[in-house]
Amino acid sequence: MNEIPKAYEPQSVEDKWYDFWLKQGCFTADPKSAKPAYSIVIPPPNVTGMLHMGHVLNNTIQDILSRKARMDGKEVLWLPGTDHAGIATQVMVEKQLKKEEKKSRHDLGREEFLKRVWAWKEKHGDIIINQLKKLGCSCDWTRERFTMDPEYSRCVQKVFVELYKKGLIYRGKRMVNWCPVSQTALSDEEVEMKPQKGFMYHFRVEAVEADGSPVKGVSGRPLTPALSPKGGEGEKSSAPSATDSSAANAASNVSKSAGASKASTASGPLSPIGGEGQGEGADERKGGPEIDSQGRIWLTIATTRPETIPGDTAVAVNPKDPRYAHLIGKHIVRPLPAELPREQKLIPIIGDEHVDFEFGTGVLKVTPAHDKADFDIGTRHKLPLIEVINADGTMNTLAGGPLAGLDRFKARKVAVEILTEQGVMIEAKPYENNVGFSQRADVPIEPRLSEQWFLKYPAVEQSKACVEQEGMGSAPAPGAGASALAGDSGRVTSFDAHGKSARLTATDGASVAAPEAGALPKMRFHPQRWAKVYDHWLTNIQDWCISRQLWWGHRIPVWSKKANEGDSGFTSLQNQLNAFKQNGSLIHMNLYTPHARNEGGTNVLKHDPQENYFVRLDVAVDPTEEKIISLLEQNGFTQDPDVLDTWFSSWLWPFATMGWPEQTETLKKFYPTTDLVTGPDIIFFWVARMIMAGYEFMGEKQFALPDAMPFQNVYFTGIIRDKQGRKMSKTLGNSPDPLVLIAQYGADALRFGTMRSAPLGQDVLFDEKDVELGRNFCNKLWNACRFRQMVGSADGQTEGEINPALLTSDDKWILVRLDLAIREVSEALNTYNFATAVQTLYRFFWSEYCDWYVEASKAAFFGSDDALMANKLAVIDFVLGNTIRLFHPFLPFITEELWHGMGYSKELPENLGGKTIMFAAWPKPFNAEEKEYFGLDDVADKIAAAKYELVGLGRNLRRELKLDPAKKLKFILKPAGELATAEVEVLKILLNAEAVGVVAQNWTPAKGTPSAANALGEIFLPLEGLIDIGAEKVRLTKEAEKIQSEISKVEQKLANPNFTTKVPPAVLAEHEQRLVEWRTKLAHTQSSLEVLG
RNA sequence: GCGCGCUUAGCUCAGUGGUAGAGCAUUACCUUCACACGGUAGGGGUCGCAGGUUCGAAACCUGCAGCGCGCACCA
Repeated sequence: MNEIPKAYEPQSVEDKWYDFWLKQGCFTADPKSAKPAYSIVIPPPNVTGMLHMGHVLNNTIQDILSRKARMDGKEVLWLPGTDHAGIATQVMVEKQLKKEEKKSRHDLGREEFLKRVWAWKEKHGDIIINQLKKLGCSCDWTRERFTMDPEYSRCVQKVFVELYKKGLIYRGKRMVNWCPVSQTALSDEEVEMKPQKGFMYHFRVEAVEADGSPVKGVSGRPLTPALSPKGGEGEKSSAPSATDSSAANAASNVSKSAGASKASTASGPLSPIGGEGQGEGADERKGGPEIDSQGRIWLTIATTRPETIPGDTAVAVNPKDPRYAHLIGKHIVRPLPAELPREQKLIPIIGDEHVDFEFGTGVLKVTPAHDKADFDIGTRHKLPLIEVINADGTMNTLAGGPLAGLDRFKARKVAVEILTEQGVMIEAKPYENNVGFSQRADVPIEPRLSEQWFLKYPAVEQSKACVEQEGMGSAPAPGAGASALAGDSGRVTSFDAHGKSARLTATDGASVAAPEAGALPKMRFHPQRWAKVYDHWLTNIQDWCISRQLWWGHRIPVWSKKANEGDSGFTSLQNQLNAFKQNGSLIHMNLYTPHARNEGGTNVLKHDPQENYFVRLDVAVDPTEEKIISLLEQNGFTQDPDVLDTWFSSWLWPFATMGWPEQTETLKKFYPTTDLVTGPDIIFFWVARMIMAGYEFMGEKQFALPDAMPFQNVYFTGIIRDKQGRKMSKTLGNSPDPLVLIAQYGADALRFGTMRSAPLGQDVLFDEKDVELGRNFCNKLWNACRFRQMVGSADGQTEGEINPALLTSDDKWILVRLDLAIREVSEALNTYNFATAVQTLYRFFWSEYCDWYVEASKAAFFGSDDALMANKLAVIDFVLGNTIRLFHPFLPFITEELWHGMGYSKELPENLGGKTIMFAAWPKPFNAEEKEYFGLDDVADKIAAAKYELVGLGRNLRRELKLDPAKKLKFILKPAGELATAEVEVLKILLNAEAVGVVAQNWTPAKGTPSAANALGEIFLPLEGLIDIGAEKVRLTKEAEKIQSEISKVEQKLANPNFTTKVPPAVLAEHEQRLVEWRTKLAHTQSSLEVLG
């Protein structure tokens, strides 16, 4: 390492070492290795994705864990790959197609379109992979997987057929979350509830008998006034109301009854039905039937979606609601579509407990085809379904003339206009409610009845039980210290291959401590509070809608054919298929008869006119069974057009990437994986489902592995936000491009800065300043090594063994600090406290090693004692050698460069750091023997610490006396005890002094000489005649006051008998000691004051 | 509505009962021979509020407030 540049230049270093690591196969995991295994599977980024700060955080953590594990002597597999991101990828290619060729996917056809998607994937799919490489990720790229790989697809299909065979997958007509933009069903997890500003519309409907005649013998309160239609729009007033004379009459009655209501109020109000005897609240309660001047009864309905009125097939009231109960069984006249004859608009008033009579008017319009809750009501009451909204979100012809063809939101406005024209719209109150949005397309989803595939989740109970909940077991102290104390020599060049990591030991400990160890959880979440969220979701779990109306994805491996009554030709085919089954083919058949189907709690409709067939045979079969498929297709069977939810493939990720269903060497060695690192936002999407898949497909029955769990620890990262706390988003433009940052500051700087600001369990407020700090830090590290090269031999050879006899207090001090740093960093990593680890390293290296030790060492290097100098070099090499290794997981590139540049690799065996720092042993703290050998005791440590404190006091004097900092001054030191010459030399250097004169105890300074003192001694700044005695008096008086107040505080405590009798002895001793120290300081200050006169 | 988290220096955050901390920002000074991507010294806090426990509370308990997140949801 000759000719070292003054500043670290990451660009010239990073690619070089990454290529080296790749060529040397450093990332490749060997399942045959005798080393204990450590494994992580990457959360597969979308193949369409670009690296963002979230990836940086997540993958840096995984890389830190992987690199640390290698240094711990583990055989490490970090398995990378990407997922096919069904909707995102398809949408992206569709957009491109539209832009470049002005075609839709339908113009190309399914096969051709898929070719285009694959072509896109081949061209762009490795962008994010290459970005991860830039970040330094040590993934085993020889095992890179993609969820649409042929082998992976086989796993997905096999899993589908097996679950189908088990009866866990079924096809059903259900209300699903429909995205009108991507035109596919979505799972509940893909729907995001957002508050949305809109209106709560109140409109009035007439209650009638089943034959349409007015309801008799019912009273009501007078009509409240309705909104009047906008004037001057002649064409509108003629449109709906002209076709419905009763509505027109009602409209004309509004103004009359408004007047009438005044009159009736004067003579005594007409109470709502049942209003009496219900207490005051009942009268206050809104709603209740109203009566117009002609004696007709009206009900007011509240809705946010008036455009769905044409789809209403009932109105519901709570049977316990005294205002309305008596009207159950009557009908109402549905106001839309207005053009229908009155008799076709009669829908029943039904009673249903679901209706909350506190809410709205207590009258609920029921739209079974377009609302989940209404669908359930419809099922309970066998209501007909009227679908009025198309798949693309526009209204169909059943919605009525003015609405048909309009977008649902435009239709809402028009519906309001029509109701206003009719004179039945009472009010439109601004209203905010939560609306489900499609996560991908960011548009409101439309509840829609459609036939989809659903999965009843497997292994729910096991998955629930395996995750340790807060408070279930004590969190034992991590085993970092225990296992690490077994170190051998000062220069750590060997490792002991413990079978288990400290983390594992910790969890096992918890299991053993509690009774019935076998049944207890073995998986831990970090931070653990997420376990509760996980548990809550599993407790309220709903079946998973796994089908998507897309082309890009794993096509559902079900072939089916419908047949009419009498056409019973399935029997011989079923026999043929059964023969395949007997021979071991993965196939399962289901004969489905819609009109005779037992509903069994599911909402399958009978007598659906759209299902105009008698019987259907569904055959799920592994798509590699070509014979079976061609047999089916010859018989007129067609494959289901839908594909599977992308998560239905990624939930298999931990084992499908390792060669499942074969019992591969890789699975045996690396499954279950050790750690999973991911964001809490996909705890349901991915983490929970992987755990269930693990139990279902890796459990003992299916697969003879000791444990089915896919991972032992799950670390949840925070979410990266900008410095104002906003989520990173493309639209806000607040998401920096990590590659730009890498180019500008270096990958190590980006990693360091990100990790330093990422506390456990909290969101990360990212600021480019952090990366700058990372760069500065790398530069500091670089220059500290440069200093070592400049003061030492220039041939790149490291110095020899440390001679304990020559160690100064500074040497011992830094060795103790190093020991502490090793312990703290190891412990922090074992408990996933990455920010703490980074901060400890920062403190140790910058504030301790550079600020004090390196500065102090200059005394030796600028001195003339060759032996001392050589020993100091040995200490520096020892400390730097350990420091660089401690930094390696965080800063892989610069540490590798320095490892070789400093020559630390030279004496090591090739596989233990000789070739690369990646396999150098993780530093160990000193054991008792080593501490004794080096003489690392409290005394040496305290001498150095006192020395540095005294330096601080000396510098302080200089500043407070406003002396020219550039001027070299003479100090005088009166040591409290024996003090070696070398120590005085260090003081001289650190004080930037011309000289430090040592004087005897009986020496007295000239009057007014400023001084300071601590345990090491007293230091004077003799400046005859230069001192402003008045100012010095003020300074010392102020200081004395400050000290006095501290003394009072402690004295007060010690005077309290409650304190002295109850407090632990150690605390008492510490307080007494403190008091002595303060009193000594006070005495010194006072004597200085006296000297001033 | 239920659950979770947060509230400490201007900012971002450490701090699990015993002398209130770090980094950044800021102020003053310094290009002295590793580093100005640097050094030295400083200023800056009623630890959200109110009670309680304790000899002692930033920390533990209770309540409240504000902010954020998740789940559920009423038309």
